[in-house]
Amino acid sequence: MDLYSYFYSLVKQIPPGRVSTYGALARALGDIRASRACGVMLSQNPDAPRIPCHRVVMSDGSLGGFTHPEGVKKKIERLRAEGVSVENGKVVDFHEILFEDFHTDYPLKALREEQEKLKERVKLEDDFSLGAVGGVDVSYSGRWAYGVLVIMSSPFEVDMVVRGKFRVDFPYIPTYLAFREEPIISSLLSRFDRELILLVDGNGIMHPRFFGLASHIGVKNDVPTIGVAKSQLLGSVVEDKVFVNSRHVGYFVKSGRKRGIYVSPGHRVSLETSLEIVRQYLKHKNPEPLRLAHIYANEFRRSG
DNA sequence: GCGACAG
DNA sequence: ATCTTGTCGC
Ligand SMILES: [Mg+2]
Repeated sequence: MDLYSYFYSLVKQIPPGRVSTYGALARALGDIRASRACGVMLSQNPDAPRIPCHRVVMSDGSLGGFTHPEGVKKKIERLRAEGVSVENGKVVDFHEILFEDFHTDYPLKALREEQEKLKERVKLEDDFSLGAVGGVDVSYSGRWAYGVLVIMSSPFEVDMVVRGKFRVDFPYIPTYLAFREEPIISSLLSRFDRELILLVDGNGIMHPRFFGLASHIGVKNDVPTIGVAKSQLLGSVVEDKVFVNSRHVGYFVKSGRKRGIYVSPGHRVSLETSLEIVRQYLKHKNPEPLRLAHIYANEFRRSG
C-alpha cells in the first residue's frame, strides 16, 4: 500500500475555491489518528501546487503550516487567487466551503483488517533455540530510511551488522507503524541466515489489536520477536505490568537514568521470557542490541 | 488550556 | 521519527 500516493490523489480531489482539513483527509484514509501524518505528507508535497496542499487547513478553520521560502503567506496568496479569503488567520466562510466528500476506499480500514487476520498466527509460547539476539532500528531523512540490524552472539558481543537504505511509501501513524517499518526490517532480516531472537524498537502485543510492529515482523518472517518501546502507546500500568482491555500484555521496566521501557512479546516468545531476555541485555536505558542499532542507524543516515 | 498520541 | 502543515478529550 503506497499511502503517500493514495493520499496525494485524495488531496487532488479538493476543488479550487474550497478547503479541506487534515482531519477530514485522515478520516478519508480511514483513521483520524492519521491527521498529523497528513500534515507531514503535505510538508513533503512533491508537486505543489498541482497537489493543492494550500487547500488543507486545520479543523477550526485556521491555516496550519506551510513549507515554502515565503512561509504561510504563500498559502494565503494561493487561496486568495482561488477566491478563498483569510481574515485574522482563519478561512472566511470556512463551514460553507469545507470539502469532506472524498471518494475513498478507506485504506487504513483494510490495514486494520490485515492486522486482525495476521494476529491469529501470533504464538505466545517460547519457541526458539538459544542463539543470537538481534536488534533493529530505522533512522529517517524525509522519505529515505536507513535501517540497521545488529547481531550479538552473547551479552555483550557484537557479531555482525547489516545495513540498508530504502525509500518509504508509508508515513508514521500511531498503531500502523508496521506498515512503515516492517518491509525495511524484513529486507534486512533476509540478509541474515542463522537463528535469532529479534528485539524491535516498538511494541509486540501491546497494541489496540494486540498486533504491533514486533508481532507483525515475527509472523511475516516466522522469527521470534520482542517489542521494546520507549514510551507508552496505550494501556494501564499496575506495578510493573501493562494491561490493555484488562489483558496482561507486557511490562514496564525501569531502566536508564529516568523512566524506563515497555516490553511486550511479539511472536514465539512468552510474556515472562520476553522480560527475561531484555533484562539480560540491559546496561543502559535500551537493551544493547537496540541501543547499538539506534546509534548505527543515525550514523548511517548522517554519513552514508 | 494541557496532555496524549509505539516510531 | 525529525527539526516538524493535527486533533480530540479532559
Ligand atoms: Mg526506531
